Amino acid sequence: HARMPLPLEMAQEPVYVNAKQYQGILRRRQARAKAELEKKLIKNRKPYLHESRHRHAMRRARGSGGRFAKKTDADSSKDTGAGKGRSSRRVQSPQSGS
Amino acid sequence: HLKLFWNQRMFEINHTSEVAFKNSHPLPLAKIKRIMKSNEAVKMVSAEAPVLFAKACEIFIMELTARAWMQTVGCNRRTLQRFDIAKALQLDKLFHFLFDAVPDLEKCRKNVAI
Amino acid sequence: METEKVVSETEELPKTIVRRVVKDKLHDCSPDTDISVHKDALLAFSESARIFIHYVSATANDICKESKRQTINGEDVLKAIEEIDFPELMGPLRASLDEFRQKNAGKRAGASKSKEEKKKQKVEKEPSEKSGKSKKDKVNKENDD
DNA sequence: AAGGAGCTCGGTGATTGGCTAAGAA
DNA sequence: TTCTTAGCCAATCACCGAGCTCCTT
Repeated sequence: HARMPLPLEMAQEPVYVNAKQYQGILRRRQARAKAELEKKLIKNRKPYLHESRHRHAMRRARGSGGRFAKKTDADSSKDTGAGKGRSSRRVQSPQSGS
Repeated sequence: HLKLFWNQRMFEINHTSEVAFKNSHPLPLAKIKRIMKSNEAVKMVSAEAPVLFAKACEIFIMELTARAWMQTVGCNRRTLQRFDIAKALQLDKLFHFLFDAVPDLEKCRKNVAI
Repeated sequence: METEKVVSETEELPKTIVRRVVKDKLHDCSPDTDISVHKDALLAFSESARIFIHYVSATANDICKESKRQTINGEDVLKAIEEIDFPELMGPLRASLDEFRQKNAGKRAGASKSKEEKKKQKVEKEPSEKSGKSKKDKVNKENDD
């Protein structure tokens, strides 16, 4: 008896699992059901985990290909209308080669 | 005895060649411990346990990857999909404890490789 | 608000590391072909690993309780993995356990003397005035045979 | 004595999105 | 063929590990 049918699946179509892991599967299933009761279920997946990191990514300079670009000294100065009148712009790759 | 011998050989191989850098991407021990303790039946955890789990998870993921990859190349694809993993889990009873972790059996049945 | 924050998020393994492990293995499987990994597939890997920890640690916890102990130790984990029949894990895990124990033994031996000194200093300077924290040099002892 | 829980703290790598080739369909 | 999407970049900051102290075994 190397295979055991799982109860929930027996109604439709028996699915056989490793007998050694049978008890563990049931136990984990119970634990998950309990977690579900506690509303610990996997919530809707957020597009990002941290608001601050999201803002950081949005604020960063990007190359023309949408990639993050290296920080330039122009960016380190505060946002003032004067100075190098240039917001984030394309960073031309010296050469694209292998 | 014999096991210890091979453990030492494994250790040497992993630490002398360049695969030492390529391999070993340790998962954070604090997070592993937190996952263990999320089970309220678990009380105290020694420092050894998360270390072992970090290594075990790494190998576990590699094994699962290899079997899912079989499905990927079996369908002449170059992107490893979710149902590749589901199929790999179904085929190998080693992974049956994850039975309801990757519920994608519908797509899995349609994409029968092997 | 914050308490309602999902627990699973804090139990999630870092995607970047999981991806590195997967991609490295894929490169082993197909050295001359770059295999991409679907986002949901990566999530499945991460979830599987999390459940693997849950499952094995629950088994290890039972083994631990059987021997009337309260702390899950390395042997309990090894026994649990042996019980679910994962033979290719046993070798490397024994090795990493030995490695960890050796490293810890070395650190303990090195730290013991500095700790004793600290204890004596502490009891001595109890009536003393507060002093700046003294920078402690890190003493590391490497051992080879 | 040994060793784990639970703090704090500082250093650091995981997190992060726009564009486009790559490839699933 | 059409159209979806994974990989690519690197700077911040949340979190991890390394110290502590205190407590149980």
